[in-house]
Amino acid sequence: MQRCTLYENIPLCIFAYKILPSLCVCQNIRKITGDTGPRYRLILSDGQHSLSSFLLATQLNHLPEDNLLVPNCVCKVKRTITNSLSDGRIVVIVLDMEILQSAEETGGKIGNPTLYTVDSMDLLKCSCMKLKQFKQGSCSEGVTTCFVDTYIVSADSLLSVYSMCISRWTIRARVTNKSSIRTWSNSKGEGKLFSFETVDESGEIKITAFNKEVDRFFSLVEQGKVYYISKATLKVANKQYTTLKNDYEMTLHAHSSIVPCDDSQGVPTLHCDFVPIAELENRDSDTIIDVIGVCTTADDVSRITTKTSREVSKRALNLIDNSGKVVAVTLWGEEAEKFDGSGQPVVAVKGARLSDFGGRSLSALFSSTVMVNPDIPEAFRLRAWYDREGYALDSQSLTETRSAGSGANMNWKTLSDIKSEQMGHGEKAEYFTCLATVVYFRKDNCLYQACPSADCNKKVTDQQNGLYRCEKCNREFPNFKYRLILNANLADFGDNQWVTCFQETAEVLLGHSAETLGQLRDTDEAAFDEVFQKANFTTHIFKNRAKLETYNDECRVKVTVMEVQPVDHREYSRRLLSNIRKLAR
DNA sequence: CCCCCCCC
Repeated sequence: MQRCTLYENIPLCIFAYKILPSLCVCQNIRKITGDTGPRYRLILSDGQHSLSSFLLATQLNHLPEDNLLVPNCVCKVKRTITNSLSDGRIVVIVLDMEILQSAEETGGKIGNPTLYTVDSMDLLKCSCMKLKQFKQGSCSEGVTTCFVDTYIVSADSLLSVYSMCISRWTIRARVTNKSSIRTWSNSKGEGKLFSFETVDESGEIKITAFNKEVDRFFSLVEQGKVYYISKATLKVANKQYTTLKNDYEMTLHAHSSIVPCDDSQGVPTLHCDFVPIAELENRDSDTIIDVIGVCTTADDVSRITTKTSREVSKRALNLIDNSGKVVAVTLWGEEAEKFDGSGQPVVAVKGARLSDFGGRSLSALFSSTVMVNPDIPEAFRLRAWYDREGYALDSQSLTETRSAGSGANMNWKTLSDIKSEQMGHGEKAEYFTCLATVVYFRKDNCLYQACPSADCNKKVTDQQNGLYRCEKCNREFPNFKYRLILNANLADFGDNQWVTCFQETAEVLLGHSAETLGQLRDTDEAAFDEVFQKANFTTHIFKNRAKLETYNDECRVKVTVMEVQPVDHREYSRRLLSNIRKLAR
């Protein structure tokens, strides 16, 4: 398999911009005394030219200190990082090198290299020299074989003018973020594209594929994997649209190649700096942070219309971590659509934006990386913590939500709490969630004939002439619709409570539409009864509203069911445990 | 050649 371009000869000027590895001669070495200890500055030579821009990484200080790296030795430079200074000069940090021949073996000075003093464009014009010409006979056969090694340019060298002129570079980089396929249509034409972001040890760069290249590369490129990428076109990045630290970005074209790389050694993985959820309270909004937590609940995906009249999918998740706090994270677009929260996965989001909505909440950006059950120690620790104890916590969310119907502020209560805490006695209605079992349905009068107008649910009067009158609409209709008002008695381990279910929640509980139930009642009473028998003794999560009402001069708390949700085993045991703890107190 | 970071 051809993995990337092979170089037969490497001029030092190009090598300085990190075509690796390269052979060179240590021409001189000088100790610099810095604040943080000694550093060694090298003059390296390719036999014809020399360059003095090399600085030895401190972890290699033992090489000169043990007299291994000395003038006139031949070395193989394996890893470097090039830093460009503001004045245009470069500093090449040598991260890894190997001494191939000692000064004794080379037998003194090799060639008559001249120091590069010209600017970088002139450097490029310098003729390539063959490393064989170092000094005839001074390099062993074993040494020369490394000339046909794989040479890899690091991504940050693409910043330099060199890479704009060299077509034979290859980067080896990890994909950190991959977009979905998007289409566009404007005055210039139409088409499709996708883009992805890559990282290597030197930096990061964005890569975009259009049309045919989308077909060629979209399924090949996977988030988290390492590839050799070559022969892409470089263009100046529009900083307005990117958060990546690179002045350039790549566009793939017909001759570009992307080849999976099995050897990802040295290629950084996505580094996350996770902020504990409780800590988010102290962070400024609009900052970009990394977060990881167990996804306790996830909203259904929904479509919203933005201010610019664009439709987009969104889905909010609730993440909990071992700080015991919960935060809502909103995913967008395809990320929202494809998210599967079943089994309460560990979710990590790199680069989420902190918002002050509802107190504190998070939103994924295009530049965010969302990882479900990532293969990292933090995820394993959280999984273990949650399954062992976290699931039973009465957690608090940093994200306040308005209605009882969403968010993590479930305000869990037992039915006996309703009385003991005098719920709903205040001025405002009180919302709470409970786990309860239906023990009785008041089936009589649960259906009524309602006004057929879309937004009117007022009870109509049967005029006994085939017409139905709605007082609210002040109209007579030839038809009506059935509506449900269902009173039910709920029970949990400690108490009972009468509740009212209007249309939607009653339909969920009974498993049939009001219309079907109406028809059934009128045509098949036995089947109608069976619906109620079947629904009786079913257990659900009820989200409710409690409010004091005056009825015949008597004050009592009316509980209205706002939402009925199925209960899974995990949720059931979580509530049970919580209830047992409550009893124990 | 795109360029959307949104909503309650």
